[in-house]
Amino acid sequence: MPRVTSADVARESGVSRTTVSYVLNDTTGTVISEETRRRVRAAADRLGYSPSAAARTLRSGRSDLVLCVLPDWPVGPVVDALLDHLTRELAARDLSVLVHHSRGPRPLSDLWRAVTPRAVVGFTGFSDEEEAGMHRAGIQVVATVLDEEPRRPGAFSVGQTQVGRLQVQHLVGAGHRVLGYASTTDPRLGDFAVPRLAGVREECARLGLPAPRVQAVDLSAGSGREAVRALRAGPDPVDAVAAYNDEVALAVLAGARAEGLRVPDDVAVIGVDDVTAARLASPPLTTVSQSAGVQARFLSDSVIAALDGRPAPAHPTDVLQLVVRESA
Amino acid sequence: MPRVTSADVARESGVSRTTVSYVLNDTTGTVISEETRRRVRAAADRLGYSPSAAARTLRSGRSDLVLCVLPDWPVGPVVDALLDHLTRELAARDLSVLVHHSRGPRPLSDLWRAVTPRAVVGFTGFSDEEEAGMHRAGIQVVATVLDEEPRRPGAFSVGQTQVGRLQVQHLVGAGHRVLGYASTTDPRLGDFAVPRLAGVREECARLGLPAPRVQAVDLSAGSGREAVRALRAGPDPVDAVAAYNDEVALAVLAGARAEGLRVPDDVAVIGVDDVTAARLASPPLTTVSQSAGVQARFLSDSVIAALDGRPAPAHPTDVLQLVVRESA
DNA sequence: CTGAAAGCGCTTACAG
DNA sequence: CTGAAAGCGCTTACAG
Repeated sequence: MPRVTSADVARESGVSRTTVSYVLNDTTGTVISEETRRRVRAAADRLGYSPSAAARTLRSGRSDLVLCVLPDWPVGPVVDALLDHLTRELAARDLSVLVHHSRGPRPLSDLWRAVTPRAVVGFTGFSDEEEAGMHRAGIQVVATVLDEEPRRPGAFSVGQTQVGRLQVQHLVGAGHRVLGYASTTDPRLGDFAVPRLAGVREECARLGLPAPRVQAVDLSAGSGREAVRALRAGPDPVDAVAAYNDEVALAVLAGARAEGLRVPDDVAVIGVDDVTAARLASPPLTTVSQSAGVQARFLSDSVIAALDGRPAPAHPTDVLQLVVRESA
Repeated sequence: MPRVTSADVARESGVSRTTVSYVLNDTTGTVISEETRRRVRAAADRLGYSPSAAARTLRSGRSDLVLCVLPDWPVGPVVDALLDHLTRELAARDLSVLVHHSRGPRPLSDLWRAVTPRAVVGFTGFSDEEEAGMHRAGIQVVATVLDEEPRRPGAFSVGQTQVGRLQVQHLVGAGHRVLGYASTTDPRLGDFAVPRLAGVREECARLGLPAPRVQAVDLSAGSGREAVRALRAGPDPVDAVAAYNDEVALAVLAGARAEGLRVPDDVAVIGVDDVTAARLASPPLTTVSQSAGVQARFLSDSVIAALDGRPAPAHPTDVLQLVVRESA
C-alpha cells in the first residue's frame, strides 16, 4: 500500500501538483477557478490524501510540532493539566503537542533534531548550550524556572519560594510561632524542594521567628512519625509544620496520629498542591494550591507569544491560593 | 545560522556525501579506510553535524519515533511509570518515545501522519478505521484493551475485571457477606469503571452472594458520607465496600469516619492502585496494586515485538497484587 | 575503495 | 489561470 502523494491527486484531478498544493493549502495570491478547486478537493478526499509531514518539514525546515520535555521527577496533576490545556490551545493553531519523558540516556539534542519542533517547552531546566543549540536551529524555547528572580524573558515561572512564604504566613497568622519543615527525601524533587524551603526560611527570618527545624520524610507512616517525634523533641516543640507537599503532609498527619497528637491543636500541618487526598484526610488538609488553570493559560500564552515572536505575557499574580481546611 | 548538512561534512573532510553517509551510519558491506573514517568523524564533530530527521524520514518512509496516545482521562502514576519504562527501553534501540495527550479536536490521523512513527501505542481504544489506516501506512499498532477476553493479538491487556474479582475475593475471605461498591462519577473513567464493577458483580454471583449495592462517589467527603449512609441503610447494611480506586476509597473512609463507623469492624474498605495516600490513610488502606513494574516490562516487550514483527509476548500473570493493610 | 546521480514528497519562484 | 522545474537533506543502487 504505497503512500498517496500530491502527484496522485494531480493525476486524478487532471491538474499539476502546483495547483494541488495551491488549492489544498489555500495559498493566497493565486486565482484558481471554483470548479478546479472542487475537482482537486474531491480527488484528495477520494484518494484519502494527506501530505507527508516529512517532506513538508524538509522543504520548510519547520514542523507543526511543539515538544514538551518533562524532567526526571514524577509529574503531578498540575503538570498534567498544563499539558492538556496547552494541547488544546495549540491544536487551534494546527500545532500538535508532543511530550517527552526525559529519562534515559539519549541526549536531548537527538530528540529536537529528530522532531525539528517549532518550539520546545521545558518543564526542566535546559543547559545554556542546549538552549543555544535550539535557538541556532530556529526553535523557540520556553523554559520553566522555579525560582522567583531573575525572571528570564520568555520563561515560565512558577515561583516556588513564594509557596514556602505563603505556608509560613498562614501558620503564623493562625498564631503559631515554632515552625518545623517536613521536606522530601526524593532527590529528584530538589528543584522544587530547595526554593520552597528557602521561602519558608526567608519568611521566618522576615517575621523575626526562629529558623524552622527541618526533617526529611519518605512518605511512609513510620517516617512521618519519626519526623513528628524529632520536631516535638526538646524544650521548644514545634507547634506547626509546613510540608514539602500534600503527600508529605499526609505522612506527617499519620505520624501525628500515631504519636497521639491532635491536629491542629497540638500541631498544625499545611501542605502544597491540593491533591484529592488532601480534602479526604483526617483532618482535612490545609494546603497551598497552585491553581493549574491560571498557570495553564499563562503557559499556553507564553508559548504562543514565543511562536509569534511577541514578548512573553505578564506573569499572572493569582497563581497561588491558600486552601484553608482544618489541619492548620 | 544555516543547518550543517552532510555536504558540509563531505567538503570539510574532502570526500563525497556517500562516504560521509557510509561512515556515519556504519553501513555494512563497504570498506573504507580507518584514516578516512577518522577524518569524516572529526569533521562531523567539528561542524556539530547531526542528520536531518525529516530528510531521513522522507527517504526511508519511516521515522525513529514511537507515539503513545493518552486518552481523555487523568492518567495516574501507573501510566507514568509505563511511559518512563518504555522511554528508557526504546532509547536503547535509538527510538524516541513521544506522548500525545489526546484531548482537543484534531483527528488522530493528523498526528500520526505528521509524525510517521514506527509504532503507535494506544492507552485508549482505537476505532477500526483508525487502526486500519495506521496499518496501511506501515505503522505498528499496540492497543491497550481493558477487558479480559477476547485478547487481541498484540494488544496490551490489563484485565480490569480481574481487579474487581480480587477485591471481592479478599473481602469475602475476611468474612464479609454484604458487599457494596463505590463507583466513580467521572464519566471519562468508564473504560475502567465498567469492567471493574462487572468483575465485582461476577465474583459475587459466583460466590452465591447477593448482588453488590452500588453508590457513586465524587471524591468529596460529603459524597463519601452519603454513599456510606445509603450503603448502610435498610435491614441488610453493607459490611464491606469495594471502591473504584484508592481516591474513592479515601472518600468512603472519610464518609465512614463522619458517620462514626469503625473501619474495618463496622465496614471494611478496599481500593485499587496503592497510591501514596493509601498507606498514609487512617486506617491504612487495603488495596489492589497493579504493579507498574511488571506491566511496564510487558508493554515495552510488546512494543519491541511489534517493531520486530514478532508475535506479542505472553501476558504476565503476576500483575495484580493484593496489598493488605488495616482497612479490610 | 569512492563518487555522481536519482529520488523520497513537498512548496514556490518563475515562466508561460 | 496553470505547469515545468528546482531544491530541501538524506541514502543507496550503480558505476567506476
